[in-house]
Amino acid sequence: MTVRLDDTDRKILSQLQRDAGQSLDEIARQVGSSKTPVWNRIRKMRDAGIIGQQTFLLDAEALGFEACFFVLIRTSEHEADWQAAFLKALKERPEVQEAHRLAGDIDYILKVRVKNARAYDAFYQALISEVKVHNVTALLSMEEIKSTTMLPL
Amino acid sequence: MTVRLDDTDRKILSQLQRDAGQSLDEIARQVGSSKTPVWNRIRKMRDAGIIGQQTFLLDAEALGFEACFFVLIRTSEHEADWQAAFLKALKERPEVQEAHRLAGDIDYILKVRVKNARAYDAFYQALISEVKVHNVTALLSMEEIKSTTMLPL
DNA sequence: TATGAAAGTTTTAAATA
DNA sequence: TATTTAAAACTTTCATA
Repeated sequence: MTVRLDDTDRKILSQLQRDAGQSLDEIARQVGSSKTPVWNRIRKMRDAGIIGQQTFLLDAEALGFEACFFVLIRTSEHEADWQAAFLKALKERPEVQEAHRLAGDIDYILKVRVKNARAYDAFYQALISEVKVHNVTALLSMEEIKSTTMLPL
Repeated sequence: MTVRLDDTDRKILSQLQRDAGQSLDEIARQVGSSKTPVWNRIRKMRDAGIIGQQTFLLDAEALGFEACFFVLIRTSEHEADWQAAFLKALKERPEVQEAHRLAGDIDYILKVRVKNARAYDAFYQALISEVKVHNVTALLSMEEIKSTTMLPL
């Protein structure tokens, strides 16, 4: 499962992140190699799971997703059953774009993208009816200053 | 700049999000249309900026980015100059994957991905030396439960 | 919207360093 | 073992019906 990556691999990944629509020839040129070796490296990294989903990033605002909330959650429940139910709820809800379990005082943070504040409320009501949470704080985004999936390789 | 989208457009976007590597023929089949109309719709949506970057999502952990922090920032500065400098700093730093200006008590939230805690500290020191911030709280992610760029169209 | 054809791309296989 | 060459299958792109 673990693949050791060299400089060329990292350059390839960098190109794939930057523009997944480039041809192999172009990538090969950019990294100073040629088609087949690049193709073999890509396949290896794909098989190893280093390279994941190929996607187009869409403009959320233009598609009517005008509200984005960061939700801070504290819970008193720490049992396995509760946690399993909570995680399942998060994974099933498509509004939840990110969910992290945290160290410290706050237990979870979510990033939730919805059409409007009413849709957020519907999400919130559904969530707390499914699982018991102790304290929820919603931070409303006024402006997306930056949003990228790029890793600085 | 605004394009009205119909059901077929939304189905196409949905497919493009799900798998940007599919052929036009395949997308056409999935949305119940044929190559040319699908191609024309995609081009229109691309030109309108609804369809953005085509990318591969990479496995951050496998690539050694083992620490992810959500950073809550309060500032006493609300002048235009300060804000411009702050935004510039965020946009320039590749560790910052997300940055939002918030409504309410907390002014900004960042998502910061780094190799380790030391790299976070280096980021933090650099940031506060560049711009004055009143209060910073870092939330450390212990587990990425969910992470997606998909919008529920 | 459909057809089709030219140009370009991916993928595999064989040959070579 | 890794790279180059070669070639078949497939895809994109665009003109025309």
